[in-house]
Amino acid sequence: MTRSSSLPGAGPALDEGAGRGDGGGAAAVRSPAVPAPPLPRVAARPAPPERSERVREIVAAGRALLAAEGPDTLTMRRVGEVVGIRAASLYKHLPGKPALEAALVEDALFAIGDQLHAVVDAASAADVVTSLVAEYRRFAFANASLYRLATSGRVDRSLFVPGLDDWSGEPFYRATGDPWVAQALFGATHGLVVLEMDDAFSNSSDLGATWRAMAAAFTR
Amino acid sequence: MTRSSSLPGAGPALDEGAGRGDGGGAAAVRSPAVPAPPLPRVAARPAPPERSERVREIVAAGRALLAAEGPDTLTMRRVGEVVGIRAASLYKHLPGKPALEAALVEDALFAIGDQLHAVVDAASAADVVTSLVAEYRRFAFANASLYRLATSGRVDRSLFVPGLDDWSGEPFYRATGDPWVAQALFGATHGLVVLEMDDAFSNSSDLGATWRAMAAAFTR
DNA sequence: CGGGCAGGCTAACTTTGTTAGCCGACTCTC
DNA sequence: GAGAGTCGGCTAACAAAGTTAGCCTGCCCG
Repeated sequence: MTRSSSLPGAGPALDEGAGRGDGGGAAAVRSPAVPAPPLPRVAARPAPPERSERVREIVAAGRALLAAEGPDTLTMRRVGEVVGIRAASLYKHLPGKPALEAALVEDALFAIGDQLHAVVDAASAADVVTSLVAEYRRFAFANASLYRLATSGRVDRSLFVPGLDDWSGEPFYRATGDPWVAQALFGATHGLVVLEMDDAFSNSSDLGATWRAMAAAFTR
Repeated sequence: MTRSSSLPGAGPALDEGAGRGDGGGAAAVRSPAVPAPPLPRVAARPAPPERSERVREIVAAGRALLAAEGPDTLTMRRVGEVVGIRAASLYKHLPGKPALEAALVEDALFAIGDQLHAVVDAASAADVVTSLVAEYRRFAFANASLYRLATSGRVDRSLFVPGLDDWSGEPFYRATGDPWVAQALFGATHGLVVLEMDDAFSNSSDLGATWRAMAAAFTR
């Protein structure tokens, strides 16, 4: 709950800070409830991609820009400005803007994966789904522009380090115990986040109730 | 299943053609089930926005471009080309590209609203949710670029004719009978569509099972 | 000491949305 | 019927975006 990765200033909070999840033990069931306890971790956390110091600076600059001023200001010229070099020089380090965006999303997946795995580690069987979904929501809104970018459909996921998608999505499987329900829950959570961001729920209704309804639908 | 609004050629299929849903196709099961029947329509279908002939041509051209060649080709110059005038002349009819995008999304909301209301009209209590979700999914994939645009978060919904959001979302309320569950189901459906489009489910798993799991979660 | 390369720079190109200003044709009024 | 005005096209141009080409400087290594 403490880590804030949308710091306006700068600093690779997502990138570096997420080096290792708190790890702890796997599943720690507290309540002697009926539902099955969260499953242990299986998918291995992929090794973070190799990046030169400069590239890390560039990605950090992009993240800072995104967080501080929104998606429109994520331009090669602005990024170069933050790093202290000209936009053209960025191409000595990255093949282009799509690669920068992919790197940003890659970092975000590492960060949210760590957060969600940790939440599942700590949750009881009775409230895994609720906790997981709450953390997902919190993270998405704490990194709104990044989240938007990640789900814009323009990012080439093949640029990610292998296994990242699987690993970062695994918490949903661990929480539900069923691959299809996990995907459905993942989709539902994502969908609610996007709709909330879009302010598609024009009526100022109680969004907490909506989220509770969703969690309830997925809690056996 | 028959109407195709992503016709590569041109023609205002969504705009004009969707005045009335096909109504027929969906839901066939007539089981005497326990769950409450779908609620009646309440929200009024808003009056379509006033548009000059030229504006309708422009919007149709944009829709055709989007369907035929994807989002990247939706440029003012290309749209003008299809219409037969220069890009600059488009500004005699529309204030800018955002207005064109809003008009495209507006039409899409009318079209999907008609489809979904029709499906709910025809569905039995036992399969409303399944039918509704199936039709939503079908529509989204038949108009993928348009769907992407609509949910990109860049579209200014205040440009829509008033009441459109409420009316087009009402089928989810009619199907579930509860506003919060409706929003949750809406979000879940949307989320699954987006994830499926993004190919986020890398494992070639049975997506039908995922959709069934989702529908099951929201079927009392 | 000299070659190569890593990494900066300027200049420039292309494509995008958009604005300014011109002009022909149609319509409406006196 | 003649003038005025508007509608809707046009060309030219601009700014901002991503990107490429080509130059130059300094460092490292043989």
